[in-house]
Amino acid sequence: MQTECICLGLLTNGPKSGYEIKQFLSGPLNQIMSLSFGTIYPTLNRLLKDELVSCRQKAQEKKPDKKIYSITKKGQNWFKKSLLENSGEWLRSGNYGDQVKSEFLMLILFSEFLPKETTDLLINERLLFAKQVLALLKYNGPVSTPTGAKLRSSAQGIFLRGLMVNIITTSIEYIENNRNKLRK
Amino acid sequence: MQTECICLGLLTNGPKSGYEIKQFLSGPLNQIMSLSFGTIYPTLNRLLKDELVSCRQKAQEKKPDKKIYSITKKGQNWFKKSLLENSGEWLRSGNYGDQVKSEFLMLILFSEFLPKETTDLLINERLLFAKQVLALLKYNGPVSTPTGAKLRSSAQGIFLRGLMVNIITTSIEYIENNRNKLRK
DNA sequence: AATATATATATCAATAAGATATATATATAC
DNA sequence: GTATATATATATCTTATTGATATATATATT
Repeated sequence: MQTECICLGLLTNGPKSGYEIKQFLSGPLNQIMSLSFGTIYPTLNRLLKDELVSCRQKAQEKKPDKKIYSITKKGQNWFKKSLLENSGEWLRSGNYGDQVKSEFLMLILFSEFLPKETTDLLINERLLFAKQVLALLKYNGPVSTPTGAKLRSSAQGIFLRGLMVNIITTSIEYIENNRNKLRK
Repeated sequence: MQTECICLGLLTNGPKSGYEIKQFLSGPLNQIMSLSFGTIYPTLNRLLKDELVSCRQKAQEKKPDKKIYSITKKGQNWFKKSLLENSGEWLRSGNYGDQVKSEFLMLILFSEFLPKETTDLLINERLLFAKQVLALLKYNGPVSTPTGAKLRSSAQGIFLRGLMVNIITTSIEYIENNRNKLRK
């Protein structure tokens, strides 16, 4: 999926700064997509140049100015068209349709070259981390942003959060039940 | 994980060409790691320059020559050292410890902007594709390469394949049971 | 008082992907 | 029977992306 499409899609849910897009992609959605600042800012500039978004500068006291981007009518049309035209390509764009790079699982593959205690420690840390992510996904307390709220209450958001919870829960259980087989 | 480490790790299981490394990362292991030719070939050249691998040219009739790379003693030491020193970093290198970019799931997030029939069709295709990947993972027929055989019979390979089967099975079941909630 | 973290944007070097070029053989489709 | 697609094999080049760094300031923590 083009970065343009992701930024525009997030902007359909209300105007945002580049920083806020990054923040949003660092929350629960980070499980399925991430972008760096070095990608987000140039993309927003490109979208602005093509008039797919508009920008208003918002002065903030004692903080750097915020550049709030809004999707334009032209941007909405472009986004919908792009979504429809390219959807077929995005089904199997790598691996199980997704681009996955799991350094942890490669480490497990190569674990015969690590001391058993190191592997054991790594698995413990991984399980701990996975449980933290799970807690974040299951969290139902207050959210501050409209995009956060959307992920909380929309049919799509509930579906995606449920899927992520299922996948991570399954992984944790599998690792806990089968890690002993790595230690023979 | 550095590309160097991945290539060296795969070479611990026997000499390989760049093409064979790519092939291997396009099989079941593609679920957790992938590399492009544009990354593999320069990496092998770098490893050769640093004497972490050696190379012997193998002439083939009616096909381009194969360059078979073998890990050297120096390479083995470097690999083990690197694995041990960097393992901590590779636990949480993005998302649920993994770098995941799922264009399909972003499409689901934005599916309110797609015709319901299109979303439905996309989910059908995705499920079909997921089941194909599952069949590949469960396949127990003959394998031709030693690395393929390792993934089949080693404790690590069995563990990883089992994990992937579990994750994909869970995903398929979740999508089949909850897709109706997207259509309201 | 010093350090870390959060808000905010921007750029740059290093890395990696994806596309393309080259060459040839075989299999498949029309 | 000819055209096209696929497989084997390496290599390079452009473009995209990451990760690090720079800048500036406020607040929270040690």
